[in-house]
Order: sequence, then C-alpha cells, then structure tokens
Amino acid sequence: MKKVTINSVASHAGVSKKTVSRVLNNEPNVSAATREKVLAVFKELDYTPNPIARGLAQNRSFIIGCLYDNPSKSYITRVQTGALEACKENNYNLLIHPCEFRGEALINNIEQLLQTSRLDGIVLTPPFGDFAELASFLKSKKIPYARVASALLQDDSISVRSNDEQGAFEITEHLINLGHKSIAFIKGHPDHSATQQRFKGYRRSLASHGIEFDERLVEEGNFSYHSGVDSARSILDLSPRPTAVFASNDYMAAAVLKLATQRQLKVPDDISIAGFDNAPIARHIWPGLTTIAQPVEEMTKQAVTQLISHIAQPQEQPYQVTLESRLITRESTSAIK
Amino acid sequence: MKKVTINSVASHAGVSKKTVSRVLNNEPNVSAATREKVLAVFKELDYTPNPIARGLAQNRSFIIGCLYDNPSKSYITRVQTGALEACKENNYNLLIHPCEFRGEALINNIEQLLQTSRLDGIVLTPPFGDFAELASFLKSKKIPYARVASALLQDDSISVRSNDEQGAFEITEHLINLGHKSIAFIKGHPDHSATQQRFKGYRRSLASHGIEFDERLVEEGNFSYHSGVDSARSILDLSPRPTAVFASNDYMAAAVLKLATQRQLKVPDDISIAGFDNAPIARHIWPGLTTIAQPVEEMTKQAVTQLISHIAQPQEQPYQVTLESRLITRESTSAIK
DNA sequence: TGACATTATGACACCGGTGTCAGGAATTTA
DNA sequence: TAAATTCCTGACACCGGTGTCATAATGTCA
Repeated sequence: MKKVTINSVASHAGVSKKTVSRVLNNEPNVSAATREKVLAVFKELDYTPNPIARGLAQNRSFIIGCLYDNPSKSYITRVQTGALEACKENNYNLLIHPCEFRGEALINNIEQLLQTSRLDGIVLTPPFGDFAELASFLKSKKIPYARVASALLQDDSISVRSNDEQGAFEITEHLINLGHKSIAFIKGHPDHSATQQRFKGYRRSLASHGIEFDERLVEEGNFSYHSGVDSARSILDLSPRPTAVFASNDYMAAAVLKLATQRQLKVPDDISIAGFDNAPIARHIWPGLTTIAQPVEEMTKQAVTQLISHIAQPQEQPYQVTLESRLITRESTSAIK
Repeated sequence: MKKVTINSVASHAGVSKKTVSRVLNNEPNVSAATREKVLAVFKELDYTPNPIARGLAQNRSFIIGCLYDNPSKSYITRVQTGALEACKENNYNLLIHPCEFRGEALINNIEQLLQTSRLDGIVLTPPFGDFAELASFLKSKKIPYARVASALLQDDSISVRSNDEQGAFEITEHLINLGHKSIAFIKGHPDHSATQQRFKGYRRSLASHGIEFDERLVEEGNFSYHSGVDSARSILDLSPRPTAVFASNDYMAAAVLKLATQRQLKVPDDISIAGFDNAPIARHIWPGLTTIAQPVEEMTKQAVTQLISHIAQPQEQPYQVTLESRLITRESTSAIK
C-alpha cells in the first residue's frame, strides 16, 4: 500500500497536478467532464490531501489554539467541546494550551507557542480575553483571535459572551424574592471580567429593592474550591449570620455548602446557597445548587466558527454576540422562615 | 518584519541551508567554528524552524492524538495534563479527539482522523486501550500508539497502568477492617478493563476474610453519576441494608452519598461509602469520600514520553509499567457501630 | 611526502501541495 | 467568418525544510 498523493491522482486521471488541485479546492475553470474524472479517481484511490503539504504551501496549519488558565476542569472541558465542534465542521484541529495568566512570561510563552506550532488562530478563554497586552501582541503578530466569555469591548475583535451581570442580577432577585435581605457574596478571581460583572449584578438587584449594600458581607474568592472554603469560614462566622450566600461560581458555592453542613447547618433551612455556571457539581451534591446556566459550549463554538471564517475571509465585520443565560433553581435555596 | 527561514539564516551565515539544517538537528560533521557562527545567526535573527516544512520533509506532524470517551471530565483533564507535559518536553503538540467508543463508525472515524491530521502517534485512554480491533487497525496503518490505564497484555505495545485490582482490594480491606461484612459494590462501565479488575479486587478481599460473596449486593453501573443514582436506589432499598457501599468510581460514590443524604441517612454512621479515582468531587463534598488515588497524570505522561521516543526509535522494547495507587481515607467511611 | 581515510560542506532533488502565468480551445461578438 | 473574449489546462516555480551524494578540506599513517 503505497501513498496516494496528488501526483498519483494526476497521472491516474491523465491530468496535471494543478488541475487536481483545482478540483480539490472547488476552484472554477475546470470542465465538468474533467472534474468528474478527477473525482472518480479520488474515490478509486481513496485520496485525501496531505494537510501538512497544503499548510506549507499556504503557510497555514489548520490548527486553532485554545488558551486557558482556569481552575474549573468542567469549564475547560465544556470550552473544549464547543471548540472541537466548530473545528470538526471546518476540518480544523484543536491544540490545547493551558498556561499561567500571571507573569511576564506569558507573552514569551505565547510567542514560543506561535513559533513552534504556527497556529492559524487562537481562542482566548477567561481570563485571557480581557488582557489587552495579549490582544495587541496577537494583533502585532497578525494572529487572528476570538474572545470567549470576556468583557464587551468597542473593538473589532470576535467576541461571544453571555450576560454575567444580568445572570447575577436574576439569581439575586430570586433570593430577594424568597425573602432574603442579608445576602453574602463571594467574588471570583480579580483577573476575570466576569467577577466584576457578577458583582455588579448582585449590587444592582440589592439596590433595586432598596437593600443597603453591606461590604462586610462580601468576600474575595478566586473561583477555586479552596478559596470558597476560606470565604465560607468568614461568612459563617458573621454575627448575625447572613440568611443566604451567593457565590460567584458553583465550586465556591459547593465549598460553602460543605462547610455549612460540617457545622451542622441545614441548607436551605438555616442558610440558602446559590452558585453560578451550572457546573456538574451543582447537581452532584445534596442539596443541589441553585445556579445560573450559561451556554459555554455554544459560546465557544460560535467564537471558533467565526474565527475560522475570519481566517478565510479577514475583511469581515466584528462579530460580537451576547447569549442568554438562565436561572436554574434547585434545593439549595428556599424562602426565609 | 519579514519571515526568517532557513534560507535567510544560511545566506546571513554564509553557509548552505543544508549546513544550517545540520546545526539545527545536532548532526555530526559540522566544524565547531561553523556551528558557532550559525548558532550566532540563530540568535541574531531570532530564528525558529517551521515545523510544517519540517513535517513535510520528514512526513511527520509532531502531533500526538489523544483519544477518549469518558464521562469524567476531571479524568479527561488529568489525562490531558499528563500528555501535555510529555509533549511540551519533546516539542510535540497534543490534539484531542473525543469520540464514541461504541459502534461500527469508530474505525472509520479514526481513519478519517489519521488522514486529516497525519498524527505521529496516538494515546489510547480507557476504554480504547482495551479494544483489540483498534490496536490491530493502528498496527496495520503503522501508527504507533500507547495505552494508558488499560489491561496488561502480553504484546509489544507501550502501556502504563496502575493496579486496579490491588487498589480495589485495599479499599475493601479498609472497609472490612472497620468491621463491615455486608459491602455493596457498584460496577463500572463494562467496556473498561478497570471494571473487571476492581470487581476482582473486591471479591479477593471478601474471600480472604471468608466473607461470602453475595451477588444481590452487586449493581451494574457505567461510571456516570447518573448510573450511580440508579444503583444507589437499588442498594438502599435492600433489606437488610448493607453497612457499606464501594462504588467503582467517585462519581457513582457521590451519587450514593447524595441519595443516602436525601433519605436522611447519616454517612458514615448509618452507611459507609467508598469510591475510586480520587476525583475532585471526593473532597468537594461532605463527608469527603474515602477513595483510591491513581497517578493518572504520571501514567499518561510516561506513556506519551515513551510513545514519542518510540516514534524516534521504533526498535525499542515494549514499555509496560504498573504504577502504585494509594488509599485515601476521608470521612465517608467509619467503623461499624 | 605520498596514499588513504575521515571530516566538512554544498548542490540538488524531494516532500505534496498551491500560485502564477502562458497558451490553446471554446465561445461570443461584430 | 474573422476577431475578441472567456474558459481550460498544464508547465514551472515555490513554500521551508531534509536526504543523498559528490567533492573539497583536513587528518593519519607508512
């Protein structure tokens, strides 16, 4: 079984390799008869073009890179799933590149990545989408990129996000409507734009009900489970204890739940807990977490799809979309007694 | 800023491109003086070889594919982490390829993958490592592969695993030593070789203590949280109720815990629960799950490292290694009252 | 110091595609 | 029906590396 290349197809079909290339790329100026003949040989020889050779000729790799630095494994896999769907549909492949967000080394790290892999484009997942230096670096290198779940910017970048502020507003409304007035809040990682957004939504809801904002109820987390434990400790030690806790993601909410349970508190009877993201853990624990579901896969899929079409046709308009999130109520929140 | 290629380096250094290539690949037969000169130009021009061109010339892609079909997102990310470490050290990149294990389509799917990405090698994660047809297909295509966490085979494949049978034995011993005699068992997915191994370890421990095996205590799961819920229901409905449950992974164990808690059972006072894998959820819930920790990252890293060196030097011996797992006791198991 | 082995280097083809351009065939227009 | 236009097609260079082989330079030994 020897290799089938464009040359073997060409000689088999009795045409030049250029003509085969034309058929391959659906270029015009090929007679119907010739096209048929070549296509038949494709089938007969079971030919698939070599993407590496194609890449060399066109200076493309047909690979998209996915950057992330996120403690939530479920979030990462959701991002990957969405990105993979888009790649599959466009015959691209996905290269994953976890790397540390902080530090001087980041830009060097990315530069190295670009030099060794010749990516055609990059998806920036939180918090990378909000890092202006990185964006301008990529621009200077002429590497197309797309931002997922990052802040809305008035620029020409591809960006797909969901409305974190609104989601946080709705879940706080849900708690307030259940009668809660003393609602603690655990912030996310300061590098993530979602952190500010969710905090804003929380405050907007309080304000719209005339509930005074109390900063003693606010803890600084960083989206990790561990930070949730620390924050939970401070919150549960408060006196009077808040009747509800809204954590900026489900891992931190799960940490609050664990600590509360350890302390013999009944959830939601003694304290209501709400999270954000609808991570798997939200339904794997008892009581299940009330949370906000975001279409992470869909966001990433759209972003990558746009990125790929931008690579093919760079003159397009910026694609900036905000998708809907939705409230999911489970057992961890209930009306105040 | 125009592109730096081997040609620009060559003309800059006043040597032929072949000599540059020799320096690049640390080939012999280059005088020290020439080598120095070329290396200096590398630095001066900030040259990095184009992996695509190199790939075309050598018919390699410098990409390893990672196959998986696993409901556990944390397992997937651990596998990815290990694989990425090995890739990084060897200037390889990782392509992820989730796909359905079942069905005729699998081989076609993989064939397609190989044709469109020209992978240099493939890591087979559970359950793919145990699928003989796939292994022989890859052999026929001459694609090197490595098996992670799969059954021990008397063949020449690269394989890194941990001892599932022994792990299951130890955790069952732990329960028995706590005084449990009626220990329910939830099996994993039948396609995974670990499923049989863990079951074997469970039975060996029972037998070694003269506890009669009771198949009414055994439920068929499939490693998913959902299957754990179903199994838990059957187990908790048994009368007399077993005093302990050993689930073949932590997700199913978490499901048992959730259902037990919903039913007002105290864990571990009323029933002890043990899992397997030391997934994040094992420590994110209360009570934390007693479980078996396996070095998944390390297994995958070793497998990929071996795979890459095998690609470079195909004449090596089969590399078959079994790594140690270890028991982690948390709050979900306690002595029988 | 001459014969021979070894080392260093470059010319050139090649990997498998795509881009450019020239020229013949087919079609349209006058 | 001749001229002008458009459509097809292939020759050839090129993308940026590596492999082969010939030859020049150097080293070794008698």
